[in-house]
Amino acid sequence: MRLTTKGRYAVTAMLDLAFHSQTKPVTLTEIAARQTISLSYLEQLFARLRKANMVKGIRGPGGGYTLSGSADDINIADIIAAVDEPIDATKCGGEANCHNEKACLTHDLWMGLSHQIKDYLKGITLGQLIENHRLQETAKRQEEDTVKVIEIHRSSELSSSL
Amino acid sequence: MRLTTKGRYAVTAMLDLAFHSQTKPVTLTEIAARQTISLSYLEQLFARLRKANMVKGIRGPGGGYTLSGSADDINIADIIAAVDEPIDATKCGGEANCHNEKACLTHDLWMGLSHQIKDYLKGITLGQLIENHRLQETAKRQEEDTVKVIEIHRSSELSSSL
DNA sequence: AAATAGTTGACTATTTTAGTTGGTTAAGTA
DNA sequence: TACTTAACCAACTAAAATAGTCAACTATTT
Repeated sequence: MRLTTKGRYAVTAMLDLAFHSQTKPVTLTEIAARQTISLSYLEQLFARLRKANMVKGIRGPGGGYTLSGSADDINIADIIAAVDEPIDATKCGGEANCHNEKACLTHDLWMGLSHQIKDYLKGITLGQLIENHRLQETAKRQEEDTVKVIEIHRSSELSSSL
Repeated sequence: MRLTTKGRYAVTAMLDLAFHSQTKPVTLTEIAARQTISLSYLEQLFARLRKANMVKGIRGPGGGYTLSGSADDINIADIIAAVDEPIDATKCGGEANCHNEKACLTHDLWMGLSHQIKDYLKGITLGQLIENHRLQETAKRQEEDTVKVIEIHRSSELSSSL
């Protein structure tokens, strides 16, 4: 599981799509403008996302892209895996008994870690990220409201003390 | 938090070091041979690891590298952060109110995710990885032993049934 | 003094990332 | 039917990151 800017672009674009394609398809031109990613790079990324069956392309006027399924069913690991081709980090080609035992020991350790990370990202969906964000926003707004209430309270104290 | 082959090299090399520097310093030449990484590339990586105070270099014959501290105190996130310079993915430079609100929304979401991943990797130490591996090896060996016992049991059943 | 091994810096090749150009094809709309 | 929109496609280019090379120098041990 690699984690590069390419993957970030893909996840960002997918988040944008999840946000805006609720009512109608979203064009890549819109996403390109909002996320400041070049249109043609988005095209490349979405070609892969489409092949991975994560998005659906609708041609013609009023067309664009929508998610293939629910935002709750699309996880981060799959998005990243879809855009960057899986370069197998094995070196010993997955053979259980490559002659260089010591290399394979640490290689084994890395694979274990890599697997852990992948599982972790598999557990996070677009829907979850959006929901988390919404909750945080709400919490922040309530906090702000509380501050305002205190301020009002104070100003009323002040005015009453006049 | 980026996760590239460079980071993998660094983690792999550090794991190798944690394994072999128990008794004496380990030379980069040894690590290069075991992990099939070029010596000079390792030098570049270890220059950064040393600056980040994660390893100690000992010059002269019998010299090499050792971990600065315990393998239990060195986490994966720090190793990766040490080798790849932190390109800030913000674009809006961390300003809370960049005019492109929509871009910042998804940007915000990505940063949240990125933070989660970093925290996750901060929780994993070299010591843990090695210990995990040791346990799995033991478990595998015991499983093999169990299989053998069953086989012996079966063969004795077989012989007793004769 | 000689050998070992880290330290440093400049330089090069390869690969990946990101973007560009210039098309075609499918689907709506006038 | 002609026009427009926007997906789809492929070849090419520029820039950056990755990986490796080379050569000189310094500290330490034998």
